[in-house]
Amino acid sequence: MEYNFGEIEQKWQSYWKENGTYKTEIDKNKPKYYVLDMFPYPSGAGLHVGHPLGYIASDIFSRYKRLQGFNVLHPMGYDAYGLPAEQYAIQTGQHPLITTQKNIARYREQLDKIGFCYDWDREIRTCEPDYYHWTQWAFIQMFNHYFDSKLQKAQPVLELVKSFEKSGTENINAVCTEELTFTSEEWKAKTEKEQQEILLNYRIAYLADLKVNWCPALGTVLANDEVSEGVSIRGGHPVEQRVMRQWSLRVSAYAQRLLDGLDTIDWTDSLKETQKNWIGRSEGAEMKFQLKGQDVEFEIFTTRADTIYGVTFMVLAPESDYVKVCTTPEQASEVEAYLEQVKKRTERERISDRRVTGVFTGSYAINPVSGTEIPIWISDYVLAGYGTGAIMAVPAHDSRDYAFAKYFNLPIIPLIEGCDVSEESFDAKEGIMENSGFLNGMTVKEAIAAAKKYVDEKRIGRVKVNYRLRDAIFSRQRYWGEPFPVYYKDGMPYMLDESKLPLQLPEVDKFLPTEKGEPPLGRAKNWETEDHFPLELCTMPGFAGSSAYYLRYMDPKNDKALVSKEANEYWRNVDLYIGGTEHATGHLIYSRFWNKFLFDLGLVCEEEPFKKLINQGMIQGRSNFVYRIKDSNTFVSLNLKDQYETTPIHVDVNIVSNDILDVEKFKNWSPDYKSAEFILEDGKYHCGWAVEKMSKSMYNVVNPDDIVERYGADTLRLYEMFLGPLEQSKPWDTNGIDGVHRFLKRLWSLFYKDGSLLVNDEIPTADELKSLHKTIKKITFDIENFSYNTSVSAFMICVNELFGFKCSKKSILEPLVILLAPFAPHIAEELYQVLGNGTTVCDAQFPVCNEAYLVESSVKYPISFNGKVRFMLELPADMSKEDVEKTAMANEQTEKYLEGKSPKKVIVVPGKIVNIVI
RNA sequence: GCCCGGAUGGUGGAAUGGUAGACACGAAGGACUUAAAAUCCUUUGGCUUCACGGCUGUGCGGGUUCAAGUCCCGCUUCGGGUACCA
Repeated sequence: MEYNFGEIEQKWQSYWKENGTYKTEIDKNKPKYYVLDMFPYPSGAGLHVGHPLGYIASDIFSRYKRLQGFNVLHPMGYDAYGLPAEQYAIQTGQHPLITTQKNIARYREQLDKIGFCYDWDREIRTCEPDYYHWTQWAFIQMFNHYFDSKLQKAQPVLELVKSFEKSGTENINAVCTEELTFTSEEWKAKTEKEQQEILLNYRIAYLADLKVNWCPALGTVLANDEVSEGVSIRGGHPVEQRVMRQWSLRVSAYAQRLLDGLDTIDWTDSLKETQKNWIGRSEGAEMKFQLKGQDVEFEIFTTRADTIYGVTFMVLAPESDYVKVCTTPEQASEVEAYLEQVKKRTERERISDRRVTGVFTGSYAINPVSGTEIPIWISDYVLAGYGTGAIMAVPAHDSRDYAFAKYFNLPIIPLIEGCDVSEESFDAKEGIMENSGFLNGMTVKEAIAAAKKYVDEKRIGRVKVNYRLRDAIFSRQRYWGEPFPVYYKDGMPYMLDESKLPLQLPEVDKFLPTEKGEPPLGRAKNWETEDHFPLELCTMPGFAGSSAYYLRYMDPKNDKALVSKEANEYWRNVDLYIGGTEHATGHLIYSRFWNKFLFDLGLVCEEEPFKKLINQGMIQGRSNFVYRIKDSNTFVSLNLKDQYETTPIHVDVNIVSNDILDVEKFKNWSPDYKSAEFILEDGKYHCGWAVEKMSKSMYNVVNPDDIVERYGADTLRLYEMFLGPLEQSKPWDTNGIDGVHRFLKRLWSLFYKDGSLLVNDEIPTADELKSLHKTIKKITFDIENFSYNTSVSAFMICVNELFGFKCSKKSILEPLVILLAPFAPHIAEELYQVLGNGTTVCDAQFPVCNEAYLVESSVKYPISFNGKVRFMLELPADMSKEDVEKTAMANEQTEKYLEGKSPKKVIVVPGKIVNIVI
């Protein structure tokens, strides 16, 4: 019997489906293990060979855990809302739901062919009402809670209202957008509308006027992590700053907890570092500066309070509220012009063009420590959104201030002994202070502490911690997203009653904004409550649906709650999460925030959603080139191309094999090449190659379906793992795949030869047992360490050895097949059955290494001289150190290498090596 | 600029401080075959030698060590993240 992978794979995929092999239920008699893949956005292009990499890795781990007796939850679903389907809808009129369903069907078909052990009964799609019901529900909870900075957790807004009624803003610790002060009487005197407006200032989901990233091409706002270098990550469209009334989530309130939580989870250091930087905690001081001649104070934030004596000017962000106060009539027109100029610049221009710009307001401030007068400037290098939107400039010790001072000819006062600030600022926090009054003689470190203490004691400011992390803008002016469970009464937002959920996405005639410029939902008929209050027109962003999906998999059909207490307490959180690095500052921050919020409400039992996280590397493309001789239709082979003037042209990698072009296929590839001529080397056309991104335009996309068709899913799975370390990026090159395919065929040949079954019940030899148990040990270690490339090698070594032994013994082959089952489940099932088992290999027990079989009776010692290995000496494994040394020294070859000299030292590492130092 | 990763044969890669290049691809040679495919066997870092062998070799320059691809210091270079965050 031949290894007919096509037949075998179909057989077992049907078996798994019919027998519900991967159906998972709560089983309190077994320990749980939750393995999760980052669910995909189903794009129209389908899967290429890079996508399943992480899925295969997690599938191997899931199957391994199951074989070890764990009850494994391994679900899959779709991040179904997204811009591409909507852009397509705008162009073609096709409803995004249709596109999405079609793409999902295609994805599913492709995924099924690879033989994953997903429990598809738990599938979720973020665009389905049963699912987004709970996205809307969570939003309502966020609206109804505020963050208490003292308790460091979410609390009901009702409690806050009680507190306002009792004692106004006194004694409250609510994190807010803007500090407010009022008494209980003042609160009670306010209208309903005024009270609601005030409460928005505290809610975790709140509506506020914000400076947002507006993307005109997409017609929507974007979150910070959806913008990079001034353009949208999806589509690369320019983004500009705009003030708009938008829903936001007070993620920033959780900054400290998001930071602290990183210490409790098993993620890579680089990913933790990225999140730390994104959260951007900085300790400093907020200080008050008096405006000269007016009874106005304003606050700045600095981490270098020690440099207060070197402040030679102040800078306000163009958007700062202080701009109006500070601008004198004489400067008014100049300031006006500057603000206009700043407004016109897009974010991209601002980032790419680092020219120093700014304008003097005409006013001066008083240094609260030294009492000197300093000019107040406006410049867009100060950001409105960070700190207080105003800074004290210390040009001697801050490079940005330095550039500004040089440009506008402002004074620069050095504060550290011996520092040279004639060419550049001295930013390092080291040295001894000078020109700094009471701080003179201190080290910078001491001075920072002393200055903070001084600021605190003299009440000219306070010690303050700032975070770079901003609140997440949650409104999108788009159609294809979750509708907000929000209606408006008297211009104020109110939540729908939970019984009205899910609020379903309505139909619209076109997926474009209305004539009035409202979002597409403005086109929906009867988009209002039963009492005719208008509903919110924006929809939620992409990250809404992905922020709690891992919880829903635990209990996907529950119509009473996001997840039942029972399911949550059993499955708890994700033990292993595998996905790409691109989600480091988006999804992985938002879902941690979302989970912490639900944790505060007592709805989930674990504070961190993802215990261990692994980032699989990117699979890059490997492109092939042909070389066309200029102004001709003749193509010259790689090594002859330098004799001509040529243009390299991308050629479809699927018509190239081992860099040799299939000339006939090439001619049929495009009508232009029908009459192409070739200059060959030894009868072949050799192509050039390069590692590039895998993309259609490079003609280097490899489709997993094609690989499965040609080699089978097991070969694909093994080869993806064999390519290299999981976390490393590496190019896909189909050429090497024959190696793993041969391995499977060779494994098969241990079972069958010329159609007859070879398997027997003979007693295994010591060598065979050693080969098997060595492999068990290696595979177990490698799986635990996600070193799957070396596992595949270990399997190859084992099968090569058994092949050498002509071993077809059941007692060796059966454990081997179980060992291989996580990697190549189809062939493992088939061979497991061939061995006489009536159940699925998934329910077998993972073999355990017996060290007794690995004990060696002798060791081959490399004998080295000055570190250079000269010959080998086989000695008994239990020989003492002294005897090894004696034997080595007595060897006749040793004499030769000693060259008559006597050794200075002899190092013997038992079981390893002998080194003789001459 | 700052913060992370990398750099090993023609290629993908392996190596708890202890024989560098496991395992594979490719290539070369051979067996089987009318032939091809498939399969099997041998060789394969470079230089050198008829051969035994010798020299050299993990991006570059130093260092620690009996012993360094691996640890330390200083560079070069490629990739990723982030960027006026005061």
